Amino acid sequence: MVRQKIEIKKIDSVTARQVTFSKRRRGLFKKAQELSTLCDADIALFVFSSTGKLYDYSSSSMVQLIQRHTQQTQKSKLGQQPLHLQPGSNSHAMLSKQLVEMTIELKQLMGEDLEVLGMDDLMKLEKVVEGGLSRVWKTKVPYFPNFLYSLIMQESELMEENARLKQPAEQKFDFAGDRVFQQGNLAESITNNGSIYCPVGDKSGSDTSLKLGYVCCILF
Amino acid sequence: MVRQKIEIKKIDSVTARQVTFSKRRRGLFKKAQELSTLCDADIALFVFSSTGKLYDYSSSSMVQLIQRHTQQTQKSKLGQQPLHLQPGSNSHAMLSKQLVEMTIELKQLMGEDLEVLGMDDLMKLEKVVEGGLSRVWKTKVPYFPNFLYSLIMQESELMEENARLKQPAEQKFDFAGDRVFQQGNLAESITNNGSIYCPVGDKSGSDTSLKLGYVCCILF
DNA sequence: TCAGCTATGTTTAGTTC
DNA sequence: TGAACTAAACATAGCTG
Repeated sequence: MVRQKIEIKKIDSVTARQVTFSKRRRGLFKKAQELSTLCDADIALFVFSSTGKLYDYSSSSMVQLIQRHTQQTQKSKLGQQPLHLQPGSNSHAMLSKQLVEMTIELKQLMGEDLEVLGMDDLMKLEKVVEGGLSRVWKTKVPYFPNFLYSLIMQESELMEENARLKQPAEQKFDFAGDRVFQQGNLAESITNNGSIYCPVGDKSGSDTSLKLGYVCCILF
Repeated sequence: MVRQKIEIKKIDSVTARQVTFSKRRRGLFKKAQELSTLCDADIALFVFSSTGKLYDYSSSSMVQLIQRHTQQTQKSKLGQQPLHLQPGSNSHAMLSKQLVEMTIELKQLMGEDLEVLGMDDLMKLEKVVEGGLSRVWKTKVPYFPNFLYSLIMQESELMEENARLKQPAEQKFDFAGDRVFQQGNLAESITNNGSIYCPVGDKSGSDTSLKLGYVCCILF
């Protein structure tokens, strides 16, 4: 039979589509490889079939190429997609899609798969994670030793607390897994907006170097 | 002249290479587009010329495709079950359940709905979020100003960098959204395991109170 | 499904303008 | 440079086993 010029639109027949996909995919990868070799170019190519299967090629390290790409484009969708349960859209496909998207966000919040993100995205993500962490800390406050809890929560007790706390500085507060240090006078550190100044270093004037994880984690 | 079959190896002539690059690149992108249309596939393609210029194509959101790619490859490496759920293989109810659970986890990671958690859970959550944050920071490192990046990545340049940094301390390093402060001598702060001591406070001995977010966020 | 097989359509190397 | 041409090389649609 005479071969026809084909129109570029989605092939209706599923089997024909699969066959064409297989053939053209191979062709595409071959071309990519040839271009890379002939012209000394770095190429990354990935193809998801309509069933979700991934085929990829990269002339060198895929991760590196992705990073390079991300750095050059800085395109981002992070923060634009409100990823909360969308009521009403209950189709199986929608649920699946949401699940996948949520998985991506979940992983990023836990610090995985970050290499695809550019600086902008990382900054946004950092903000979100920091916010979360700060709220975790805040939630922990009621579990803290009483003196601090009341200090923060009950303004009326502030003066009294201060008096009690005006003592030699050492180990005045050190809780929550050694993450918070306070050397100096806590009372002097409470600001009028509720945040806490955290003077680090001692008053002896010596060069007190602390090995720090987080130095001050009290931000409300 | 009779066209010869060409050998697939780097083209010697620079001009010929550029011409071929231009022609074949267009061809490649066209093929990618056609494959995407004909077979309903998602395709991402990026090409760096030997001069470093980026050309890219993606049939849908590049970021999403990259994320999807990263997700799938990491999964196969880890040998985990793909979270990309096949239609039909999971019941609607299962999906819903997973989605709800994931939403809860997501919210908690972002610091919402924490009041139901006890101290134990909060500590666990804190660990996870801190881990994520630390990896976010780590991922940001390559974006940092060169002096710091090379300091960390290229041991051989360490001494030279140090010399440059031995200057009056003020504003010696302060980048990435004011999150990192370094007062003192950076050179003295590099430890042999790659972490950075962060002496805060100055050498005058005065009570220098810094209002701190995180003081030291460099943790490797 | 899958692997050949062509006849044709498409790409492109080498060239000219 | 770059666009346009042309014929060879290549890819592949539709078919067959």
